[in-house]
Amino acid sequence: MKIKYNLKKKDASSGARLGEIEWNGRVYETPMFMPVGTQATVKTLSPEEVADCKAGIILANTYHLWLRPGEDIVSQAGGLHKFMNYHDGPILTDSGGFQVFSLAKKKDITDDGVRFKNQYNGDELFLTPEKSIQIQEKLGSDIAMSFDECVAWPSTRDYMEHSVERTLEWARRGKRAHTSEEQSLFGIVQGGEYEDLREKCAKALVEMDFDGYSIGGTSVGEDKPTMYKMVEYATKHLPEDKVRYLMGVGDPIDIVENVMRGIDIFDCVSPTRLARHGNALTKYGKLNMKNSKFKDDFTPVSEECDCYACKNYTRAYIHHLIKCDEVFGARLLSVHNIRYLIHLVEEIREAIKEDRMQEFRSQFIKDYYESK
RNA sequence: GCGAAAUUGGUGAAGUGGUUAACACGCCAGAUUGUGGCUCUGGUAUGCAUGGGUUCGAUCCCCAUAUUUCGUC
Repeated sequence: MKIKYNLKKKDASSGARLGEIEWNGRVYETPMFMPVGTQATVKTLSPEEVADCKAGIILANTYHLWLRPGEDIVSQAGGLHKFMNYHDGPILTDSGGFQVFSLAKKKDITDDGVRFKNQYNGDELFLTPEKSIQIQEKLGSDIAMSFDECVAWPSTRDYMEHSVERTLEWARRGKRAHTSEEQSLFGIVQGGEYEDLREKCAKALVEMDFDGYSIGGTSVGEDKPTMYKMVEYATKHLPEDKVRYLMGVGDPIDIVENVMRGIDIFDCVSPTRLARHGNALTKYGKLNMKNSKFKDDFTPVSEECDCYACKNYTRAYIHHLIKCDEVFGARLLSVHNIRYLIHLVEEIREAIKEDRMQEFRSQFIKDYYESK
């Protein structure tokens, strides 16, 4: 089902926006964080646990679900919501553009599409903007993403110029191929760190009139100041009445900084990946739960956290589980880390309501980086 | 009692008369941003059972002692 975005308020001290997304008769506030459920599951968590973290939208992946189990199976199941039993919010599907960039070792990118190999069996695959949209429509997500070219950083201006043209043409083709009345479609702004290319890309996409806009080509190895510039270059040219989604960004400080640059939605694998590797996000910085100092620490991971893990288990126990490679440890930390990021955006929303984002940012940095 | 073999870090072990004692696990740290979950990167024996000897030089050869294992009366 399509989503609708309403801008409610702007922060007086920054570019931060408070808004809401309407879906299926329910309202989800922005800025928001979307947990990632690549293969139709937020790794190690049940849908109930995801909902308990107060997640709204979750993300699933076109590329992975195309290869396994195949979009037809998901379609036969009645769509992604039914297939994975997630009904607490919209589902967004990534287009596969980033996976081509990050997973395919050898790929042949042409203006027509991308030719690469199936990572599971070596079969030759060909993904095009039309194919990506077609898959996403069958998956039955609520938000589909345009198929884009995610370019490595740094890249030459020459390459980026041509790539932006290609991403725009792909966006056009995807939009033409998109027929679903039930699914929103977002365009993706590329252009690297080149201000005029970001501007050109953003303006051209807005001209095409998408349901929402996202910013891609970040979190590909660039430094933070560069990422923030990329975001500024793009958001400057996006319409106020449409939602903005910064793809793949989820370092806590990056969420704070980019909210202030006008971003409404974030997604990131980091809370769940960090969890599987034994790390916990807290107000006072990241904790490596594998560290031996936690072996007899019988306090919760975070005193101020209201998640299931923090309400019921100790650092010592989680340390033990992680050291023993018990999946329950990864699960508890996944719950905690997702809840941490969602709680962070809850606090951000409160700060925007009270026009104190600048102050919030200063305090956040102080707590996260300067304590302990 | 006699005979034989063995003894290398927290563990399993490789190895050589001559520069920094392999590797694995463990342990101690670090990394991780539109996710191939069980990954990656570092660090980790001042030392080769103990004491003596041979040698320019010994973890490696010899002797003694200790411990362990096996065999035998």
